Amino acid sequence: MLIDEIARPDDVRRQNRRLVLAALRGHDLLSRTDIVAQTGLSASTVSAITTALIAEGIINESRDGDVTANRRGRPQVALTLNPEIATIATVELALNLAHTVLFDYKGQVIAEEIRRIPTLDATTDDLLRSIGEMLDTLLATMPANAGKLMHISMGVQGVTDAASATMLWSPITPDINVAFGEILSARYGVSVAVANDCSMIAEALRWTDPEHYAEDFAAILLSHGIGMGLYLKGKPFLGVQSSGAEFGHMLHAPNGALCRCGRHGCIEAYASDYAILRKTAGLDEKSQPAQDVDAMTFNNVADRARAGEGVEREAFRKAGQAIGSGLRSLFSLIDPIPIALVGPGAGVFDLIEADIREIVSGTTGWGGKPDLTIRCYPDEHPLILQGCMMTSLLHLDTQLFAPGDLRETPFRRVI
Amino acid sequence: MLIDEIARPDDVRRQNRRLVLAALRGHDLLSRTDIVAQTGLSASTVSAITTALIAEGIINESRDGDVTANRRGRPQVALTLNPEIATIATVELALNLAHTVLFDYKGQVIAEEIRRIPTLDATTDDLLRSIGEMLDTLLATMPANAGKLMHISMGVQGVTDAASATMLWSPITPDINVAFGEILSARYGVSVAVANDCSMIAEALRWTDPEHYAEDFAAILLSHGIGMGLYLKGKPFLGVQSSGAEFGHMLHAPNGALCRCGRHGCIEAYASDYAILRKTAGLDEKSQPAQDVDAMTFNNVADRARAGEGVEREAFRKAGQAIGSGLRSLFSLIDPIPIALVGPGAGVFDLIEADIREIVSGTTGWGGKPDLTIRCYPDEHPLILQGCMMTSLLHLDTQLFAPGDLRETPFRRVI
DNA sequence: CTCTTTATTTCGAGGCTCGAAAAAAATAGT
DNA sequence: ACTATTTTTTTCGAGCCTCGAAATAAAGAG
Repeated sequence: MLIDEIARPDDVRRQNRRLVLAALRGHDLLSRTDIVAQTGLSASTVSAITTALIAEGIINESRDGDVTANRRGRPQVALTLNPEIATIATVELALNLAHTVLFDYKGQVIAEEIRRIPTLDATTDDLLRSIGEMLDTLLATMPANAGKLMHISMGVQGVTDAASATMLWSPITPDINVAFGEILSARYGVSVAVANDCSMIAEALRWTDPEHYAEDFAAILLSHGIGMGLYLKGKPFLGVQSSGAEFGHMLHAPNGALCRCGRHGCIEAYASDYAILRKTAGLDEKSQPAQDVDAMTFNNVADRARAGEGVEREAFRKAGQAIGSGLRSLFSLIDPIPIALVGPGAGVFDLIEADIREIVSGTTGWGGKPDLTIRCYPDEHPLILQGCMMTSLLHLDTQLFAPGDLRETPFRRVI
Repeated sequence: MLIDEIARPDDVRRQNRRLVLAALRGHDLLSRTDIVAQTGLSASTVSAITTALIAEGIINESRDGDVTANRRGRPQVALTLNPEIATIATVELALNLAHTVLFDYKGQVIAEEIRRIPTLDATTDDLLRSIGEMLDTLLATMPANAGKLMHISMGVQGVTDAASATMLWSPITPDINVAFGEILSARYGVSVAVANDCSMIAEALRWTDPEHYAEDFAAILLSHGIGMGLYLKGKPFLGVQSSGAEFGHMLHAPNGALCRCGRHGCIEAYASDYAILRKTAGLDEKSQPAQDVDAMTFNNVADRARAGEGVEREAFRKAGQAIGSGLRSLFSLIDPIPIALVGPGAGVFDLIEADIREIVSGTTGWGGKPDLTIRCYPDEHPLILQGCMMTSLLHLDTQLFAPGDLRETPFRRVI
């Protein structure tokens, strides 16, 4: 109730083990001395923890990495994560696309397959059959020294529930409440996490560019739909039930354009690719949006918008205003934070930037810093992939490779 | 950086002590056996912790409370917080109002003073002089057995920064960046917390009605301005820099009505008392809003609105729409949560409810539960007071009365 | 006045981190 | 070639912590 968790002596070891593994995740080769410096733990403790981790086969001593050659004193011996202790699988499910990859425990790619599948007409069974086939093939061709599969991480476009590892709703396929987690978990005998693709993007940014994405930032995916992954106070921010912050469905214009979610006036109904195309096609903003927009068409529209005034330029202007309006509201709730724009929409940033900035400007009326930092990443797929991989590996670090009874991670529960 | 806190063996004791104190805060009289049941700690541990707490004078055995009379076996002996171990002060600063109260460690009122002061014309020095006088008087008249002052908690209307215990901006007084915390801390030699009034309301609701306000909920204050206190995942949600989620300044209508914050189109510019009066007075929505609205006038307008159609009815309709629009966006970001409407606006809920519900309806397009729970609390002051008190006492429980080195609470840092 | 029941404390086992001391493994210097 | 120096890593004991089992305390029941 009001009383939270009770602490036990071995929680201490669990936490500090996690610290050691996190240090190793960040730096690949690290001596015990380095770990002492990074974590702040005492040398004795680091020694005890690393000894245990080596005994369990989770990390290895590596004589190759001659960290301190030609120095006086006993040389440091480098430690590294043992890539062969486990294998994880990631599955990205996006519009007409399934992408599965096998990684080792160090995060190196073992095997990979990309398949184009018509998701819009696919039933849950169709999707699961494709994913299952891909995973089976990859697992069958794994080299002999690869570790056993220990976790699957899915990033799907749509609304997901981390607790039940379920996809609640998705624009890319007709079925709802698909319990991917439960089904894959039963099939492969491992825990499965299902998360929103944008959450994964945020996760990836935090790991690849911690300089810019540390405590507080948002990754906004401008693509077929509009989603957001949010980090606040150094922790992923998830909704109460779903696992993503639905930036795209914040209200931009009451009773406005029809959104694919069935409601009116969402940001997405102005700023997504289908909204832009609907407008440039001269269709009514309340008309049913297209289910799929191909990149070529979208880019042609963008080029016409760049060429000069016209309905295309206006469409992008509206899109920028919608995004700006959402950011302005978001910034009121949580104060201004750095923004990463990801996906096709990031490729047309030149067409929407001015309107975004104009609406956001003066976000803090009382004189807080009004500067708006936006960086663009036109290709979302590598980020989603990397986010799935990182969360999956972090999950292993925390749960599977922690001694004693397992608790839940803050990020995603496991079936 | 990516590595968080390192755990030490005595962190365990600190956490479990906090658990025991939290149990006692919730129930006043509790035997050691009760504490065992509530916390899940072992009897031995509870014994060790309570023995220490008694030795330090933080809790007392109380023979009066005959919990288990006429039962077989050794009788339980009730434990209770020692009211005389500490005194805390709360200060509520609102429009033309300063309210200071002294509480003992059990949360009972020791002394109290309410003073009406013209805050709109008051300089920082004026405000501090008034608060200082009030506190000095109260402290001077304290009974002999009262504990020493150990913490001050301020709840102010406006934007605050918990980290620096500063009021960044407030509608009730002209000065900005007022370091209340620093100044009061120097004067009274105790730590001082400065928080937004709405955060305090949320805190109070969670303690007084945990049934309805547990993990996730929002308290929205509809008064002179519009603010929000938010609880997510059982933790107070604060912005990145400020200490309150500025619901009132989310964007409702781009380029819309003039808000007191200087921007246009904020929710507050439609739903606050000054917005409603501006509209019923027939003034342009871009005209400068009134600085103060007295309750009488506001109630008269409400009564005219209830009497039938007219500009008054329309003004409340607009207010409801603005609030509804904000909730719709909020619910997109964090999923629907229970709402507490607090302050004068809660007294006119009948006039705004329909419009709020209409706009919010269908918040989750994919079939999530659409029900909107709203409860009303027309008088905000007792809640603000109680919130300040609870956070202050919890602060003592966690920081001052925890053994070993002190860390920061998640909620508010201390000077 | 003894038995039963319930609450609380005591005691020992098994964790954990840490500082100090010891051991290990290299270079520097003669 | 051999010792001194330097740096890394391990070992050991002190001092925490929680917990289960056993002991003790304090009542009512018979």
